[in-house]
Amino acid sequence: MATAASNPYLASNSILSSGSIIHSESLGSGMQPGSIAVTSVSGGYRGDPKMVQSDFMQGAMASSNGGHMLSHAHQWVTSLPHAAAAAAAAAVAAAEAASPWSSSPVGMAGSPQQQDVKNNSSREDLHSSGALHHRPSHLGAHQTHQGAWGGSSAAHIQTITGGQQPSQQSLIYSQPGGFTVNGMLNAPGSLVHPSLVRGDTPEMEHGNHHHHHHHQHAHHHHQQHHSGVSSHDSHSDEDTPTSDDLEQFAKQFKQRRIKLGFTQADVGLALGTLYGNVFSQTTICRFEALQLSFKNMCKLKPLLNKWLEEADSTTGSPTSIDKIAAQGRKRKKRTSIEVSVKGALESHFLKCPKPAAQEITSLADNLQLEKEVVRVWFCNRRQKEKRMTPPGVPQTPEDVYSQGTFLIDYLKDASLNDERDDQRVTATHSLRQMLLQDHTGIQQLDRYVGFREEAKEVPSWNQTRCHQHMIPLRD
DNA sequence: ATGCATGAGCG
DNA sequence: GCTCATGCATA
Repeated sequence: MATAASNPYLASNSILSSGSIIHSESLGSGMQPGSIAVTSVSGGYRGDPKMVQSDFMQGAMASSNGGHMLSHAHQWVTSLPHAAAAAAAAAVAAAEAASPWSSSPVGMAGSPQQQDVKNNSSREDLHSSGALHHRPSHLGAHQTHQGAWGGSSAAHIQTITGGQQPSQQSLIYSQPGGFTVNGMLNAPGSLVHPSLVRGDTPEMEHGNHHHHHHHQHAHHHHQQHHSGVSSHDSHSDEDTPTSDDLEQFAKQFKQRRIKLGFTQADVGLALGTLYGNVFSQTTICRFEALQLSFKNMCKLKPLLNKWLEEADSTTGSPTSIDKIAAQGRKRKKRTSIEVSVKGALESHFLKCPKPAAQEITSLADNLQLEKEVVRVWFCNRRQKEKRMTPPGVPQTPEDVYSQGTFLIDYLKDASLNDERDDQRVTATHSLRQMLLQDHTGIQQLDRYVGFREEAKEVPSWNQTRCHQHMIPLRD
């Protein structure tokens, strides 16, 4: 079984029909503790993108995915990285799922020489996927560079709005049949009158959340406080918003969206019917959570802003609804990488965020993963580092403390020498400042121990004597 | 809410 | 082969 490495997504049509393939888990687990995850494949999806057929295949595939499983590793256990690295990776991997701060701090602190430098910034024309051309809402042109992030820190966006719309989701509609202008029917729960809603001050609810420390940005942006309306759009559409603007907007957007009773998916769809650019729930979600690049956030903001305006002004003229037909392409079944393997990947990432092709190959080989999978993993990992809200940048002092002292140490340390141009730094910067100026909670550090309990799956090797110069757990 | 994936552009 | 914007599928 381990042949898989050679070819990723072989057309397993034959297998496909025959039935499902077993998930390696069954096999793996039985065999050894460190087995790897599986990848089930669906019919050759990528050999030729064009030859794809209907897309709902996806649905079908889901159930009948024929896949080939990869074999599992076995020896990787023996080829463990250094204990420390492994431990860190483990912690990271574990934390990744639940809590933030994945590797960054650790990695950075540990190896100052990693230069991931290379900001995009070169090109700015953002047109995206070819399937649906959207008219540029370019705001592009000018956005300095993504590095602007650091803004406030306020925001645990999620806490306020809490969960999503699990069940109520579509009372609304789901078909482009009876759309109204905003591309959506009247929101069911929008009992709230727009104007009322808007009434909330831009500041909205942050009851006891101190965070939100003054944002003293030199340049501001004129907000237009007009008579009745004044809330969102804290800047003129043409301006390049500041990260604070975006943060603020995203927060408000989410709040209003929810009040109006729309789901993220609804919005995405509506944007399509309204402006021709359909977006997925994922994107809307990421927007709200500031998990997109600065540039991307800037691009989406105007669109969402328009939607918001129309949404609460139920007005509208029936817009044409030409939904873009689904995109039919086969997709490789998602490979699920086992935690332990992720740990190994993380550990490598810390050492080298951009492994050479050959390195990837050997890594893949060791981990018994397809090279492509590993390559993509690194790409995604890198991309993740570049998001506006770095996974894990604590949003409040408490969060910082909750991560244990190492974070603080790291920050102090970093303050002495850092100046990278990727966003983490920027974020780090603000974090640092925040820490420095609001160190009030540091005494409570004792209550927090950091990782450890977060680790949901402590690999055996985690027990190994690992020096914890980076994971100061004290208890 | 996120992990893994695709594809356009750009070297 | 990378970066980026995006999204299917999934936890």
